[in-house]
Amino acid sequence: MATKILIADDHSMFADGIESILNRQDGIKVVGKCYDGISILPFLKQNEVDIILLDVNLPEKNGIEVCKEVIAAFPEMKILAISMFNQESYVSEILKFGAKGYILKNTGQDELMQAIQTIEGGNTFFSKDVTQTIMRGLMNDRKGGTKSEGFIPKITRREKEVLKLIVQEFTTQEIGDKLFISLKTVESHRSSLLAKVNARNTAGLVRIALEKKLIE
Amino acid sequence: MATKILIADDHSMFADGIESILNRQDGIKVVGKCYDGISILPFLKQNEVDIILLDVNLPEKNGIEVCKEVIAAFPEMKILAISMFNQESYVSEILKFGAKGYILKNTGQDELMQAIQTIEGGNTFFSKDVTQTIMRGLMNDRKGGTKSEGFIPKITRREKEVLKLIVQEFTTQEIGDKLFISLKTVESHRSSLLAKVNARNTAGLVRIALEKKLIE
DNA sequence: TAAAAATTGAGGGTTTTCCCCTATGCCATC
DNA sequence: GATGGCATAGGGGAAAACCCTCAATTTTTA
Repeated sequence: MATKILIADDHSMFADGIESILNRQDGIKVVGKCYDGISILPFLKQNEVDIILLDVNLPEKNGIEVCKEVIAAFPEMKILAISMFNQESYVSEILKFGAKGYILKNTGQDELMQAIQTIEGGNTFFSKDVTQTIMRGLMNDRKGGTKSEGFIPKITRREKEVLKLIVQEFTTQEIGDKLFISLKTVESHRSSLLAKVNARNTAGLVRIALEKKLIE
Repeated sequence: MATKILIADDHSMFADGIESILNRQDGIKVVGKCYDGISILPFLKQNEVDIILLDVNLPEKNGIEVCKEVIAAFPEMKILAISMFNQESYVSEILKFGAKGYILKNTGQDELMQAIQTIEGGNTFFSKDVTQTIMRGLMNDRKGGTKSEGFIPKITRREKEVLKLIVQEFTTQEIGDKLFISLKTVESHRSSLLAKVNARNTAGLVRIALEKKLIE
């Protein structure tokens, strides 16, 4: 019985290439390809699939959301996340939602096959680079307050409003006008924000806000 | 006589996939794969190649530079640029340096084959999306400065260095010290950066830099 | 090789951010 | 009913960012 694989990637050239590689292998059959996030669930409801090769950066509905939904509907589904980038936030998030592995698009054929076989056996597979990234993430979690690198305390409701406006290029005065509070109050919030995310200035605040997705 | 193709892409999974597709076709032979920009010229000097499938975003030396060098050394070489992104600046630049076509990685197999055949015949091929982008680019040139929303101007080498340090929370003075240039010079670069990305302040600059990945 | 672009830098100004300190209502929880 | 977190806000000052104009040199490109 061949392992049934669904490839989900919006870059059809990539999806086709992977399909071509996999279909040459014994015991593997690519049963479908999805070019966006929304068509995956419907496909799964009508077809039998063992493993999904899921691109993390899908249009419309990204891989992380898709992963969450798929696992909710099919808890036994084996998902191998594939990404262009080795970003700690993506890796940890999609794993949290039940992906069984994470590889990068610069992974070779042999390693891809190894990943699929590993996942199929119910185990977990990470690319070497990704493993290092995860380790770094875990280290930060453990350390907590050693050098307070990577750790973010919680931002209050009002601070988040201010932060959002800062990222949108409004000045302190303009933010005050928008929120009907004084310039000084906005300054207070800015100070707290800088302290909480441990940034030296607005540049760092904005970078961290985007990196850690503190807004929206 | 089969058309000899060289694939240049740092994502080996992608390169392998394309190779697998192409080698199934009649009259096409993948004679080599390069995973970075610097190994392409040496390869061409020792092997006969008809068409290069060249990733625009290569590490070390990017596709645009590679294209320029290759055409300088082999003016008859046919280069088909392949990119993840449909960025006007990339498209127009690499075409300026002699690429014969530009397709995106979301291009299907059939279209890929069509592109290769077109290029081989000495003609030029663009993906549909790319054609539209070029048209928009031309329109913008004509109009001048309509509103240019979403347009990414090119950042110079030095500006990028400064930008990187801004995002890393260094102050203007500190950046000057690091780069051994005066505070005033750094201010000049900051001004240009703000103008180029059309930001009002550092917050916007950082946001746009991260959004548009101006700093890699 | 001439023209264009990039890099460098200055003077002199305004605006904004950042950093102290302090302080007062308003909540909720304990 | 006290403690603590949150939102509010002031004064005052230092630092940094931003703006404008100009210009010399170097590098790159056409």
